Amino acid sequence: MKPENKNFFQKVYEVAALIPEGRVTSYGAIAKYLGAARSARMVGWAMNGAGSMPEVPAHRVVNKIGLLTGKHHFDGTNLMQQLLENEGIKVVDNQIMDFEKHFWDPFKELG
DNA sequence: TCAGTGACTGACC
DNA sequence: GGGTCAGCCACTG
Repeated sequence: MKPENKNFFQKVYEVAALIPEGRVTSYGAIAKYLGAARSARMVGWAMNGAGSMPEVPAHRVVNKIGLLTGKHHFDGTNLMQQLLENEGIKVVDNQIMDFEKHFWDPFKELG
């Protein structure tokens, strides 16, 4: 990715970086928080570039039902799941258990 | 330049 | 209640 990440991507990284340990959020939640609720795909694309950013925990961003749809973009086949489990989040069959309980809402947490 | 694709989501049938 | 469709926009061939 290019270093000159524009506003949108930059904000996606900024929000994602604020996700506390042991918590997760969805692409749509971030997109909506940025005022681009219908551009959730862009958030996903941004995560693609976030792979090179250690401050951006892309593994804490999943789809709205808590499914690890982006796990294939991580090095290991189960790396994403392992990272989440390492933070106390239980993952079964690529899906986060008690997703609502671990859900981190940008609106609620950031205003 | 055009068309296809994708780490999504909400609406519709 | 599940399958399908359209919209979103950046990137690639």
